[in-house]
Amino acid sequence: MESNLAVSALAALAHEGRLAIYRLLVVAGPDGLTVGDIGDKLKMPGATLSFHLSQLKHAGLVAARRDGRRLIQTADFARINGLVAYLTENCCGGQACAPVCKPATNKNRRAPKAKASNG
Amino acid sequence: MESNLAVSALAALAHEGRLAIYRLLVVAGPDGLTVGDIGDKLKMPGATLSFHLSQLKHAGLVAARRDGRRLIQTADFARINGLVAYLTENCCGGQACAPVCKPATNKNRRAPKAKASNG
DNA sequence: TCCATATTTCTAGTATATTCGAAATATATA
DNA sequence: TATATATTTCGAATATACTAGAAATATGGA
Repeated sequence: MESNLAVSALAALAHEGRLAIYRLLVVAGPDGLTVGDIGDKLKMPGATLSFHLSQLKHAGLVAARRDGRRLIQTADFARINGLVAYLTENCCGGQACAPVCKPATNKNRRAPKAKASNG
Repeated sequence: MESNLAVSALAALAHEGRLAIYRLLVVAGPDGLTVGDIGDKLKMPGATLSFHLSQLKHAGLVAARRDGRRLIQTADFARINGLVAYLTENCCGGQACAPVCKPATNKNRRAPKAKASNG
């Protein structure tokens, strides 16, 4: 991932309304949600929602497919994975370190403390 | 993590210069870098760098400790871990899904394709 | 074709972020 | 105290983003 792609993804998520939209789509998974569904859940005016969806699409975080009159929006998980990888790239100079590098496992932590905070 | 904390972390990273600063600190790990080190590496004027560091600190992504005249800046890995968890929370409604949920392992992928892109 | 539903584009008023030189502050050492 | 180094704060010019009503576009069905 290049810097400007990462910046545009981060900027797209750096807004309360868009973050809420994105998180709804993450939970919805591959089935997605229509624009109307999202508007209902978030009580957001159509024009505002459309503007924010276009920002998320432009950043590659959301994709849409048509289903009749409706447009079904889905989160693009590849992009968020790439973003997280970019943010944590070569963490601590490449040494084995705390779970920022390996978020899913409890292996290879440096210290057996309750809260993980070092890198 | 609450929405406004996540938004402030994302907004802090959503700038080319600040993202570059943050990524330098991720690589530097717990040893950190001084403000001067960062300015030299990124060729950024002191006032501009100070402004951006304050944004990153305000968002909880960077911390500083004093070492004589110098201030050593470090990335706060707990915050980025929390942010990633917030972004991917309850992904796909909680079902086992692609590696956005479990980025460190190759287990529990839905399909054995080369590129992971579904959630 | 005509109408209803779903969504986007237009528009303009309002608010917030970025930049960096100059001056101020903090610390160390003689 | 005087001086040098390290970093932050001030200030003002400049640029960009947000909001949402109204109008326009796209699709499906009678």
